[in-house]
Amino acid sequence: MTQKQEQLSKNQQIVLSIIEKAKGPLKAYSILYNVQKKGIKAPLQVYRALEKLIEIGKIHKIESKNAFIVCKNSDCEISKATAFSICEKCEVVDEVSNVKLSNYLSKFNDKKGMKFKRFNLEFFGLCKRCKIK
Amino acid sequence: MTQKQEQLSKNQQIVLSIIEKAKGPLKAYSILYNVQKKGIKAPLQVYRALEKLIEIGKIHKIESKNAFIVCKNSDCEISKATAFSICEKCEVVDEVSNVKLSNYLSKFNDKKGMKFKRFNLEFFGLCKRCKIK
DNA sequence: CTTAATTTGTTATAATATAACGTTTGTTAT
DNA sequence: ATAACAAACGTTATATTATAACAAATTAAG
Repeated sequence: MTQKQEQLSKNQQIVLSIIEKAKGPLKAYSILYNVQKKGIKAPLQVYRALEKLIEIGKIHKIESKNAFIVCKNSDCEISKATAFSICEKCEVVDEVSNVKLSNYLSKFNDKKGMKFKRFNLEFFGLCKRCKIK
Repeated sequence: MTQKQEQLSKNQQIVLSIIEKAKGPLKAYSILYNVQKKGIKAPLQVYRALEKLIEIGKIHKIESKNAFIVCKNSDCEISKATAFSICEKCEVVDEVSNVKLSNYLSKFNDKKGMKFKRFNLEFFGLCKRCKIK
């Protein structure tokens, strides 16, 4: 049983645990307010933790919302191939885990000879609940 | 010959023309500096023009860069289905115009019964020139 | 014309993110 | 264990991106 598990630092753990507990994406400053009782005082401390957590695939950034969400794909080996669904009404965000989609996009090649290493896809629409209402 | 062409206001024209002339995506404040000689003085004037131009499909926002680029797809009837390639080294951005890709993603359906109206896809990698270097 | 809608101009401020610096902690190789 | 290095931390200041609020001017439609 190899020690493959990344060892998170204190601030990284604190920030991650807040994001894990959240029901949806959190904004950086909302995270900051939530962790001030735990000794994290400055934006930079949050942003540094976020950067690292993204790097190791524990969380993702929802670019269209400047918000951060925990990765649902078993610590996201595929953090270089992310897709999300975003409800335009209730703002609920879900990670789309679809192997076909992921394969299709990972293999996609540009006309201009560019080879892609990574992609991020954001779908927008109405979620099931909001469609009914 | 129907008057389908949207009539742009003065500020919208000014902002659009700057973005059209640019070789790549422009940031809002860079646009602002560029148009100050033309009488646009405040960020809001730029942001309002940008908002409208996006709405009518003349430009797109590159979310990962907070920058704005002119639409290359004949005034983008498909502005609800956008895809871009972004070079991580030289930062060059291109709009990916691929009918198959666009169809595939437009038809994509979530497991959770969400019907998508719109998507934005950003590919990252090295462009042809940067691969060689 | 006149009413409604859109666009404008302006000031202020909110929200998001990074620079720069020195210190502390953790890891690795001897 | 300790030297050398890398990573993480704390702190202050500041840069960058974006919106609120309000009144005036312009444009479109009946």
